[in-house]
Formats: sequence, structure tokens, C-alpha cells
Amino acid sequence: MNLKQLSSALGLSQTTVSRALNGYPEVSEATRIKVELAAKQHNYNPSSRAKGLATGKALAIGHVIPVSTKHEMVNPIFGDFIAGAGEAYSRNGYEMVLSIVDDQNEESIYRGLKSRRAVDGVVVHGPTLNDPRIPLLNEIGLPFVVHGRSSGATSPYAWLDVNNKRAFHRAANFLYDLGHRRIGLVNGLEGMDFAHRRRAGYEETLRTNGITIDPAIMRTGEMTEDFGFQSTREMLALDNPPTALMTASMISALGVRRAIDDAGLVMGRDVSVVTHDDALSYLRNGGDIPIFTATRSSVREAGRRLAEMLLSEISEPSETPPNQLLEAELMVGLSTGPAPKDI
Amino acid sequence: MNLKQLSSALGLSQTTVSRALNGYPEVSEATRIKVELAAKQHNYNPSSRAKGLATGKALAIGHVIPVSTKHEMVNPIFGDFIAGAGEAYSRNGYEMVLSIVDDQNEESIYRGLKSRRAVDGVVVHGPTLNDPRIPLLNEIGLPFVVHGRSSGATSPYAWLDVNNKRAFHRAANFLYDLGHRRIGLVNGLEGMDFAHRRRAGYEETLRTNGITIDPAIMRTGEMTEDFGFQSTREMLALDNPPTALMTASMISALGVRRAIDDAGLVMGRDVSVVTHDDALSYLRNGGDIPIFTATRSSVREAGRRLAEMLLSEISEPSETPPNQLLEAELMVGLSTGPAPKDI
DNA sequence: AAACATTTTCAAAGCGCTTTGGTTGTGCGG
DNA sequence: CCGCACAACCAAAGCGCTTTGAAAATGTTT
Repeated sequence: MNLKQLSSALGLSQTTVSRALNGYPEVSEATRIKVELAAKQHNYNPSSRAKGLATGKALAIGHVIPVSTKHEMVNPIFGDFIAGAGEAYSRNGYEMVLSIVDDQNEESIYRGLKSRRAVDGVVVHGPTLNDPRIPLLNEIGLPFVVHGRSSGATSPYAWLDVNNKRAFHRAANFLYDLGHRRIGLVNGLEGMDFAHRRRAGYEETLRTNGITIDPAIMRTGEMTEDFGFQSTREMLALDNPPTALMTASMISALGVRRAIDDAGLVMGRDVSVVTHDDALSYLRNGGDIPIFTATRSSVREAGRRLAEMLLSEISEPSETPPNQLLEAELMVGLSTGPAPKDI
Repeated sequence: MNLKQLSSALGLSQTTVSRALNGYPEVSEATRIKVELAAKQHNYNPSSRAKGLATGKALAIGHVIPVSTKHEMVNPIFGDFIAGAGEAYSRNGYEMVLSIVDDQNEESIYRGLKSRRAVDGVVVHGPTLNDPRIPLLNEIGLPFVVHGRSSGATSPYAWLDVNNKRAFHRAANFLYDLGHRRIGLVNGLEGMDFAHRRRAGYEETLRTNGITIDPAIMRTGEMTEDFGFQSTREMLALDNPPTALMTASMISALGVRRAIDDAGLVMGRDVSVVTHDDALSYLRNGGDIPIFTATRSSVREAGRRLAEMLLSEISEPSETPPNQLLEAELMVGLSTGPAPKDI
């Protein structure tokens, strides 16, 4: 069933039917009701292609998902983020189109999306320091919002981020207050902006408290369980092992925990752990009492908000790009305790 | 830049330019080269909306992702599956469109996709027993392939699945051969077809070997870390606790491990664990030596193959729906060992 | 009841492509 | 040098919608 058929079935013009369906005022209430009924009855929906052609809008948002070529790694937060964003899209009649692309040739993907007019805007995932996608998208004129920020960006851009620096600042302070003086860091990939900021929060706190930064207890890598495990195992084997560890995700935290167990130590007693927790649906941080003390911020909520930002930017672009900084909450769980006394 | 502009810039008709770009034979090699060059130079790409309208194909595949309303749960395998499928799509010039939908009203989403002609086909995720989506999609005539199967389906349908039954049969046998007679099951949600088949493989093996099925050591639930933890803790507290556990995913296996550690036991010595491993990119099962003994099957590879099945079904529908059954490989890791001797 | 304002409806153009059904141009056999 | 086959190109219709500009129907005012 298409517009033509529907309107001839109703004995009305396409114009009227179209207007009735799209809520224009120049249609009498009586016919509007008639039209809407008939549309429902015949299960009519306007073809999104035709509608897009006629209106010049794609009614779609692109998500370009870079997959690390080296590790074939898909960001685990991705599913939950998408779920949040998807809600916002469907509420607003938008579609979400995904492009999986190895991180080599992202540029051509963005250019393609633009020139094929496939989407009205895109969200940028996993920004790095000086992310090249920001100038690129500005150049080609495709509306976008970044999930995260990009230190070093020269032009303004829209973003939504967690206050990673403050989160790790607070976490480090929390450990300090518990008496820890030897605090290790199991960070995400250096080069990713969030990792950069978390390290900044960590280092600044240590420095403020007169603790020397020791690269021997700082690791950076892709946030897998195994990475958490290996890093921790190595650090615990040092002459002067850390009494506390900060880690960048629940997944690597699980590896951290495994290494602690393997070493015959007890998490929360011998070694304290604070992790960042993205509130992934399949990795709830325990029930009432969190397993891990964590800086928590729902990535799903972030997806929802970011999508709304982008949609509103598209419908009415603002003068200066908007941004939102979410604060993570520090949730105290079972993985932290006072620093063990030296005997 | 659109077709009209490009062709007038070239001094050719739209027809010729279109044909040159789409590889039709009635264009001289000389002009074809000229056209292709100009297209590249001006960064021309046909509008996907217009193309879709003209050809009647959407050049897009839909993925409808059900999100459990109860638990706000997004399937963790989703990211990797999508990554695999995405490769196949972009290789074939297709787009992937995602719909996030709470599992209540999936039906209207499928009907919408069809009537809006937004996609040429869909993939069905997470099939249940007697999944209603199969008759629905057959009724509305939207091509589809199911990732998994649906026991009880009355009409034929295209699918790609892992041989879950055999995988769990082999795993159970492996444990039996190690001397285990008390084998617990931490399964996925009953109602999901894969969980059903895994249980079937498990139960059949036990029965064959003369072991009574004991519901006290069988759990079913959403495959979170916490679920693995809670289930295991409860089972280990029984008078007659299991000496081995089979679990349905790496994530719940991590919870299982945590419970074992918490109980002061050693995995692989006191309690053996076999898990199913979807080869998720962020949850590699250790390095050279797997942490967990596992039945392994790459969900990313599944995505790739399934997408190709669907595309070929769309371009040339076969008489009887195709299917593929992938075998999981059993990888022996550190989590299994001989059953502990009763003292 | 005429004159005008306001609602309500409509025909047709246009969005950017593909494709049908030509027309023009070239090479070849007779 | 004519006629024909074939290669190379083109004009125009059509895909299913929105939207402009105009017409018809209705209501209001004198």
C-alpha cells in the first residue's frame, strides 16, 4: 500500500492524505481521523526512501564503529551505548545506521555517508587525542557529537563526556585516605582521550599528596580481562608491589581480581581495587553491595543523552556546539580497605 | 554534487553516466573511464535514498535488537556479532540498520520495517522456543535468517546456529571421563532456544552414563557475572555440592570462578569448570593456554556467515531455506581436572 | 444575497536516481 | 554507395513521497 493507493481508496488527493498524516493544520479534523484510521487499517507507512528524497533529510543517524585492526577488538561498552541511543532515535522517528570499519580508513566512510546523503548526522566513538575525525567532519559539514572529548582539538565541537579526570581524582584520593601510598594504574590504551584524562586525574592526585609517580606500576592497554590479569600479575611480582590498583573498566577489573586471587592475596584486604564502572547490563557490579569500589557512570544513559543532543543539533543548530559533562559517582564496595600495615 | 550536475559537467546524459558508473555494457570504455574519473574527482556518490526509490531495493539489512524490559539487558555477544555481519554488508554495498526495541512490541517494528520498505531483510536475534517472529516474518514476507534455531517452529526457515547440543554433550562427556559424577549446570535463560539445546546435551549425556538429573544443581538465568556467582555459591553450599560445573558463557564463568575462589576452593582442582566461549574480542580466554576449558565458537564468524547467507537469499531466493550448523571446538584449559577423591 | 475571508481540498512539480524505448553514428557486406 | 547491424548515446517516464500555488467549498459580514 502506498500513498496513491491509500488516497484513491479514500477518495482524497495525495496532498490531503499526506498532510493529514503529518499533522498539518489545513486538514479538517473529520478527514484527519478518517485518514488516520484508514492508514492504520491498511497498515500504511510512508516509504522512508521516498520520504527522505522528498524532504532532503535522511531521518537516520550514523554510528561509525571503529574496530581495531590489530586486535579485532570491539568496544564492550558499545552494546549498551547503542541501546541508550536507539531509544532516543526511535522516539523521534529516526533510524540508526551502523558502519563497522577498521580504524584505518574511517575517513572514506564519513565522506561516503555524507555524499550518499545516507545520514543526517553521526556520533563519533572512542575519540583519541587530537582526533582527526573532528576537523574532518567539520570540513565536510556533517553534524556530529563526540562521545568523549579530544584533547588538543583546535576547533569547537559538540561532545558528551564523563568527568574522567575528576572521577580518577576522587578514586585516588579515596585510596589515599585509606592509607594507600603505593597505588597502581591499569589504564586503557594511551592515545584514547579518556585514558589520558584518567591518568591526569590519577597523577595529579598523587603529586598533590607528595607521592612520586612510578611508571613501574602504571600500565596501558586494551581493556580486556587478560590485560588486567597480566598487568596485575607483573605488578604484584615487583619488589615493591602496589597496595592498591585503579583500573579503567569492570572487565579489566575482573582480570585484576583474578591475578590477586592467583597470588594468594585477598582483594580488599591485601590489595585494594577501584575500577571505573560503565554500568554495563551484563556486568552489574554486584547486588546491594558492589563487588568493586567504583566510579560509576551509566554508558547507556550517556547514549540516550548524546543522541538527544545530536537530534536537537540537527533540527536547530546552535551557535556554539553544546556539550555535557557527566559526573561519575563513587560507590564504595568490598574491594577496598585500609592499606595493610607493614610488619 | 548529484547525477545531473555530474553529467552536465561531463557533457553527457544522466543515462550514460549512470550506466557507466553501474557497469552496464552499452557504454564505451573511453567514456566509462572519463566518467569514473570525474566521479572520483568530484567525490560523487549516488544518493542512497534516490537509488533505493528507483530500484525498489533498500540496500539495507535490519537488525532488531530486543532488550529485555525486565533487566534492561543487552546481549553481550551483540557487538562482536554485528562486527562480523557488518564486514559482509559493507563488502556488498549494504547498510546495516539497527532497531533497539523492548521485547514487548517487536512485532510492530518488523511490520514497520516492511511497510516503510526500510530494509531488504532482517536477522533475528536470540530465538526462543516456538519463536513467534518466525511465522510473523513469513506472513509479512520479509526475508530473514535466524541466528540460532527455534525448537517447535512449524514452518521451515533459514538459520545459522552452533551445535549447542553436541557442544554440551562433549563437554559433559569430557567431565565424566575425568571422573566427575556430580556435574552442575549454570545455563542461560530457559526459553531461549540455545539454553534448551544445551540442557538437552547435558541431560542426555548424564542419562547415558547413568547419572540422575538433579535440579538442585541446575540453574537458569540471564548470563551475567553475578548470576554465575550467585548460582555457584548456592550450589557449593549444598550438602552434596557439584565437583564440576558447566556454564553458558565466559561472563557467567567469571562469576562462577569468583564464587569458587570465595569459597576457598581452587578451580580446576576442587571444582572443574567448562564454559561455552563465544570468542568475544574483549574476553579472550587467556593466551596460549585457555583459562577455562571451553566449547568455543566465534560469534563474529557467525555474524559474517549469517550476513552472507541473508544477502544471497535476497539476491536469489532458494527453494528451501538454507541453514548452517557450526561445530564448537573443545579447548582444554586450566579450569578442569580429575574429580577430587572422596576421603 | 452579494462580497469577501477563511477552510479545505487538489493538481502538478520536484527530490535524484534507474530504466525503457528510442535516436544517432559507425563499420561492413553487397 | 546503399542498406543493415551494432555500438554509443539520449530524452523522458517512473519510483513514492512532500510541498507549492491554485481552486473549490464553506462561513461571515454587510
